Amino acid sequence: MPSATVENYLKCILMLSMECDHGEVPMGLIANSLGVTSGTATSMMKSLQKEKWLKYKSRKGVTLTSSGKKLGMRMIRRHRLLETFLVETLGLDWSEIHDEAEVLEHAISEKVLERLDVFLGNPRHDPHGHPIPTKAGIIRKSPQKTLLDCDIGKKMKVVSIFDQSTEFLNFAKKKGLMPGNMIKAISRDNLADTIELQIEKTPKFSLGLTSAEKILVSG
Amino acid sequence: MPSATVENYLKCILMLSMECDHGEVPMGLIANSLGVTSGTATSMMKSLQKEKWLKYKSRKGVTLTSSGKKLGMRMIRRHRLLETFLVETLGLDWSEIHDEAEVLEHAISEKVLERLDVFLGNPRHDPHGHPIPTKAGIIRKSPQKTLLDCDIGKKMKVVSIFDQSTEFLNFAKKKGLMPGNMIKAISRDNLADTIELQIEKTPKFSLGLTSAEKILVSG
DNA sequence: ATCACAACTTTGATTGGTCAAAGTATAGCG
DNA sequence: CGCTATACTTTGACCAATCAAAGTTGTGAT
Repeated sequence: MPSATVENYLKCILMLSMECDHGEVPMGLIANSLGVTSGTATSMMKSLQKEKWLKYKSRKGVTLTSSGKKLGMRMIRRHRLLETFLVETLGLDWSEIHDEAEVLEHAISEKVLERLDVFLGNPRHDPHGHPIPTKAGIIRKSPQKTLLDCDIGKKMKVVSIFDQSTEFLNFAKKKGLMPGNMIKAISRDNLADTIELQIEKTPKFSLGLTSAEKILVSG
Repeated sequence: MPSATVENYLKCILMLSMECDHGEVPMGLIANSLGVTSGTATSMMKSLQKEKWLKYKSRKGVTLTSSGKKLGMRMIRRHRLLETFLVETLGLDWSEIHDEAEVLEHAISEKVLERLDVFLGNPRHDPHGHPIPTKAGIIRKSPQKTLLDCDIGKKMKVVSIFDQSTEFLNFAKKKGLMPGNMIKAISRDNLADTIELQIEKTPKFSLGLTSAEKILVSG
């Protein structure tokens, strides 16, 4: 059975390969997002390759094999189901669940996970609005865009927030940018690189485009 | 923070010191019940002593310090609350929860644990009938004896089963020896070393004294 | 009082995961 | 084309946890 470390590397590589697809995921991104030195990442890649989780091309990067992808997906499923449980059942705060799930995802068995899934009513999205992969490792996605390329003046629903940091999550929460909420884009200022938003009847406010990019919306 | 390994050693030593109190817990028992070689146990004891979890006397054995006891108790609390959750909430089988809890107990945070405790309604006993230590590390105990020294002919309630093996637990379950059930000791045969039991209206059966010793009863 | 054996300790080696620091390849500028 | 800066790899070291095998001690039986 793969160690927690292996599980983490694989989940991380899968997420990187999904969000910024360059075919191969470069070492730098991996080392960086796991907080290890690049040497550590390199040597880890070699052993992950030896165990057939991925294909490693020196100075190019890394691509997951199908078993690598499968395990990565399994980890994302675990993570998101656990986050859902922590919020829905135990009432933990939106911003504190990530770190908890990060540990639990390596400890929970397949059996307990599937029971949890049933107990929670087979949820399709975690509390951040991210889709929960199926048991078979498939992400069911609904057509989504970010606040960057949304229509001005139309009402839409917040689907998810693509940021893990407590700081940003708390900010988003305070502003009402939470999955499920309806929001309206009032105007976009391409010179100032901001977008002006209104949520229900609360005051308008604006968001920089780097932040706007993290907010997924639908409708 | 103590590693999962440290947590395991401490929990194990605490349990050994409770069930067979000789003041000092000998190396052999520890190595044996953790399934490591005696050399490993010895070297671990030295480092646990260095970190003030216990006092180690060469060729004598080991006694926990108060912080050692506290951590040990915390692990038992975690384990038993998790077992309760796995049975009560997720409906896992009586016999499969031990191994699951054994892993999860090292991954769950204090915060999540306390939420779980509330969610479960502050249970006092796990599904095996073992008492769950309080947050402060105190075991509330009710007066109990084993089937070894129970009264013949009197009805009593099964309180807990002191065996972790799936095999024995399944056997006990099949026979109806489960916490909460009422049983009656029909007779004891001191020559054959057996005790004859009847549960509700099912057929009588007998139990060897080594097995009888594992069944705690009350009343 | 001696001696054998069981219980324990020591020693030396291994594995997985990590870092720091030194070495190397390559993309792209001049 | 050659050079430099950046991205990557190599090397050597370390730590926690483990084992096997060799060495030591203490207890109890004779």
